[in-house]
Parts: sequence; structure tokens; C-alpha cells
Amino acid sequence: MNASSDKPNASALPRMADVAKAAGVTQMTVSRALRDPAKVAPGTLARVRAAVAETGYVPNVVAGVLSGRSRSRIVTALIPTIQHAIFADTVTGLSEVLGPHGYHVMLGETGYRRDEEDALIAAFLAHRPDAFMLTGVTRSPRGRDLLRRSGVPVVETWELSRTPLDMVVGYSNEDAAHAMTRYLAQRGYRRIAFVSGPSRTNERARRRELGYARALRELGLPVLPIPTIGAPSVPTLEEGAAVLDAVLAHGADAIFFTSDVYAVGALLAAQARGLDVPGALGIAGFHDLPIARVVSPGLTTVHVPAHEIGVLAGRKILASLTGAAEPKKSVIPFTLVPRQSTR
Amino acid sequence: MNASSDKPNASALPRMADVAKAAGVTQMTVSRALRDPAKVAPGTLARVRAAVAETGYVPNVVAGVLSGRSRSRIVTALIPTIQHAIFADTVTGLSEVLGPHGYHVMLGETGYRRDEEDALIAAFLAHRPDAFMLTGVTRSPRGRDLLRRSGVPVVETWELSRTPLDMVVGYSNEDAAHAMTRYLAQRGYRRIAFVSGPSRTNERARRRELGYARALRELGLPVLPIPTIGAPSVPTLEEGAAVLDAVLAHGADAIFFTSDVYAVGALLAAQARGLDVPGALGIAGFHDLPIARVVSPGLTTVHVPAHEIGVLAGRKILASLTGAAEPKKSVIPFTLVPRQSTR
DNA sequence: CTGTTAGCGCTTTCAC
DNA sequence: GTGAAAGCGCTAACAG
Repeated sequence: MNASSDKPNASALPRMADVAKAAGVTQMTVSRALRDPAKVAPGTLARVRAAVAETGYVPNVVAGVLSGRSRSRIVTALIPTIQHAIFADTVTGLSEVLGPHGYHVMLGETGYRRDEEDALIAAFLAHRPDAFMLTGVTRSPRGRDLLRRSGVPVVETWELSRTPLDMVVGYSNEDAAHAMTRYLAQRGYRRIAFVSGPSRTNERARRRELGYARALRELGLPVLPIPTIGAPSVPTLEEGAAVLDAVLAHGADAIFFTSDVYAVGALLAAQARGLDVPGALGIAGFHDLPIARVVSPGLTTVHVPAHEIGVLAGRKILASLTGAAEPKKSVIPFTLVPRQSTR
Repeated sequence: MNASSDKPNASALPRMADVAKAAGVTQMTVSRALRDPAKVAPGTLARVRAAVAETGYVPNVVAGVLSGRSRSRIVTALIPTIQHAIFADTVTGLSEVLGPHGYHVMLGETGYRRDEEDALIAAFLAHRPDAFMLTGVTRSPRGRDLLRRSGVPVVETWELSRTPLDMVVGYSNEDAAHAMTRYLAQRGYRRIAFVSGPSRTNERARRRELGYARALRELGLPVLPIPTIGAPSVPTLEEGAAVLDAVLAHGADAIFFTSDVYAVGALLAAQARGLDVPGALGIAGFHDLPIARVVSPGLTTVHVPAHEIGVLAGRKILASLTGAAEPKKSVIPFTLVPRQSTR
């Protein structure tokens, strides 16, 4: 409203001192009345509360944090992109748990880029958050170092780690891909292809690729050349469709995509050129998005507990902030969801 | 990591004084070197920069804000729910614009509830954000009052307003629904039903209902009884399917849903019971989600500029923070997207 | 039960 | 070009 005033935050919000004056007490009494009402005489308390209402006082967290004793009540969440419904689910779970306890989520999107993650860690640390929720378990040395010395509780998510920074909530993406690959083989597919987003920047894609290759090795089936989809951003239907020909050229009879979105794109493209799915070509996805149930045939996929990850991350953060007991690590199970896009 | 230490934010992060000591200068010189390098001798600057790197210094925004001169660089965004892809799009647009300028988005989910919005406004104000982005244009008196006296720039989005708090970016939901309803009539449908989420808590649903009714009045067509879907949360396919029978019972030959998700749910349900879509029943949605292109027949819908809304909101916020010129209000056009779910 | 004093980490004067 | 002093709004510690 008044942006060009001299002092930036020239806020018209009343200070605690204003409340004190209105209530006819000291600022300290107001402070106590607000944070520990039992320590203040009932009459005084009532006057303070009236004064708060009258002045429209909103506590200044900033000052409280600086003074050292009170928390910022900010929890930072870093995800690759909010566009991906699956990460949005996790963030929702997180804030569902934290919100009722007065914590707020400050969201950062890394765009799957390590340097951007580092920049965000530094920038967010500047706000002295009470905790961090991060996606994935691999960080740059600089990122690790910053988080370490900050002393802030950290939850890493969406994967497991033998060397966590602090706390972890996740599942094995390798095992999930392994399970799906074995399932496809069990359904009679023999030339199973794997398609992921850019595995160079996406640790989960990389782990899934490992699981895929491991399963095929175990079964003595061929590992087909792995086409990688370029842009490290949100998966699109178009990309899934575009990759289809390349994969079919290698004689694939099934394709396992690391995203339902790719898989659905390919499914529609396959139907458009008259391919029999699941007969001539089996298609499987990952994540179990709503879209997987909507297409026909329904998409075989892996359900991952996105929301649950956020909930557990929130619980761990609360525990760590209140000193409550809670395991440092939680493994959440994925589930195979067979539908009609595979035999 | 060290949650049970005595002082909550007992952070191990170095202070500016530590950097100063390492560089052999005063804290003041470090401050200047960081914010206005030209005012410091080149040699000193180099020593300070080395000291910053060595100590791993991360500026404390909290202290800067309290001291009065520097901004929090926090922009608060309040949306009904992050689960709805359409609002996620807006948030992405917002942070794409703000991020490069050093601003960070603090996200709040109101769950479509006015009292929750008020609570979040107060809670976020406590962090002294530099600006607010809000969804919708109707607020509680308390919310308006808080925002007013805070003096913080506010952008209201996703609808237009004759009495905006400050800035607005949106489109007319009434006109959008009006256009779709007329389109359906033009395609030959005569008994056009309207289905929305809970309009009591969702201002956009309410406005769309007005547009629907206005169009039918103009055309002399009957306004069918409007079944409202209960839960004020994310639309689900199931809810869309569940409402189908009730609407058909009134002899509808077309249904206009205020969400693609409902529409797709109903579409699948209609197909399941052998109804001819678009012949016997036309179905239209709202938002143009990816899912609308995926179903078969493709879903006729209204494309709304979700991402663009965020981008423009970001631009307005930046302008208002830097004193640049920028209109207070932007109208962004919606687009009708005809597909095969209507004749 | 309430008030006084000091200080959180930084920035803005004003001196040097 | 650099330093010293004061204060932002709040809370902890101690006094009364």
C-alpha cells in the first residue's frame, strides 16, 4: 500500500509497548501475560487482553527470535517442484502436522538443481528456521556443511540413507523399481525397457534404474538401452509420447516409466497408433497419481506414500523440537498397484 | 540435531562480529562490505570476503529486519490448498518472479476457511513479510483490518473486485461460467445443469453460479436445481461420479462442473453406465487440467491462466516494493476450450 | 505478582 | 575509508 515510504517496514502495527500503555502496565507484564498467563494476576490479564484487542496487536516474531529465547516457528521445506503433485502431497502432510502447533512452512523449489538447493539453504538459514525438510538424501558438501553447523534439525525424505544428516523418512526407490520390474517379468514380459527423467540430476530416478537393472540381471533378461528424457522439470504427457518410438525400436514388449505422467503419455500414443496395450505392449508407471486410475486401460503403477512422508517428517520435527522421543529414521512402504495396462 | 540444548536457536552459525574479527576490521566494515562494496577499500573488501568464506557466515535476516532498515524478503502466499494443481501453478509463477530478486515465499493453506485465513494473516504478519498474495477478493472484516493497518502491499487474485484491498490480478469467474453456459446452449443442449463445490465457502464457485444462471435467464432456458458437493476440500473423481444420478434425475442433457476433476469423474461414471457422451449427455469442466486432455472423449473446459496470475502478482509485488510503476489491477483472460465431451 | 536492566545481531547516524 | 554509539521490539534474569 505505502511502498515508497522511507522506512521499508514502516509498519503501522502497534508494538508491545503500545499495548502496555493502553493497559496501564509495563511491557514486561504484557509479555508475560501473553506467554505465561498464569504468572499474571487475573485482573491484569484481563486488562492486557483488552488492550491487545483494542490496539490490534500482532506479536513481532522477529524481535522474539532475535532476543534469543523464542523460536521462529518457521519450518523450511525444500522440494524439487511444487508442480509435481506428489511433492505437494508431502508438503500438505507436513503442514497438517505442524500448523496446529503454530509452525509455518516456508517453501523452496530447487528445480532438481543442487546449486539452487545450496542457495536456498543459505537464504533460508538467514531466517533462522526451526527445522528443515529436504527432498532426497544426497547433498553438496557445502549444503551438508551449512546445515551441520547451523545446528538446525533436518529431515531428509523420499529415499533412505546410510549416512543421514540427521533424520530420514522414506523408502527404497531401488527396491520399488526392482519389485515392479520383477512383476512385469512375472506377467510374461521379456524385453522390459526403463524410461526415466534425467537421472543425472534426480537421485530417485537413478536409484530406480539400479533396481530395474538388478531385477533383470537376476532374471537373466536383457537390459534395454535407456533413453533419458531431457528437461529436469515436471514430467509431461508429450515427453512420454515422444519417447515411445525410440523404445519400441529396441523391440521392447513392456516399458516401465518412472512417472505416471510419462506412462500415460506413452499409453495414449500407443493407442493412437493401434498398439494393443497390454497385449503387445505392457506399460507401467510410478507414483499412482489420480490420472493412473482415469485412463483406460488403467495404469499399473507403484503407489508411494507421499502424504505420509510429510506427516512423519512433521512428527519427527516436532519431536526434535520438543525433545520428545521419536526414531531418527522411518521406512514407509511402497505398494505395487496392478491395473490393466499390463497383462 | 541438538534440540534439547538450553537456548532453542543455539545456532552455531557465526555472527558478523566473528567475521569482523577474522578479517581484522570492525563489524561495521563487514556490514558495509556486504551491502555496499563500493564504500569499502578494495583490500579490505577482499579480506572481508575471505573471512566470510572462511567462517561460513550466513547473514541473519532476523536481526536486519529488527534493526528497521532491511526487508524480511518474505512474501506470504495464502491459497485454499496446495493440493489443487491450479493454485500450485499460481504459487510457482509467483516464486519464479520473486526468487531471482531474493524474495522467498511463505505458504499458507486456508482450506477454504475464512477463520483459518484470518489466523494465518495474523500469524504471518508476525514475521513481518514484505507482501501478501491472497486468493480471492472477499475477506473477513478482521482480515481486512489487519492487512490495512499493517501497511503491507497486498495482491488479491483469482477474481476481480470493485473494492480491492490494494492490488488485484484475476478474471471474472462469472463471465467465464456465463461463456461456457452459452456455449453449451449454442451446441444444442437445453437442460443444462450446474455442479460446484461448496459455494458457501468458495467465492469463485459462487460467482460461476451467477454466470450460469444469468446465461440461462438470457436464453430463456430452465435453471436446474443445483446439487452442491459437500466437503470444502480438493475435488475428487468420486464426488463427480456420485453426483451424476441426482443431476440426471432432473432430466439434464448437459452438466457444467466447476472443476475438471468432478467432470472427469462424472464422465467415467456416465460411460460406465453406457450413456452416450456427448450425444445424450454433454459434460464440461473448469480449469483445463492435464487430465482434461487425457480422457476420451476429451473434456470441454475453461482454461484459466493460473500460472500467469502468479507471475503478474509477483511483478506487482516487486513494483510496489521498489516503487516502480505498475497498474494496481490486471485482468487476465480465460479461454473456452471445446473438446469432444460436448457436441 | 510486577518492574528494571541488559542484550540478541544488525544498521543507521555521526565522528574521525 | 573506517569506527563508535544508539536503538529496532522483544525476553531472561533479577529485584522489589
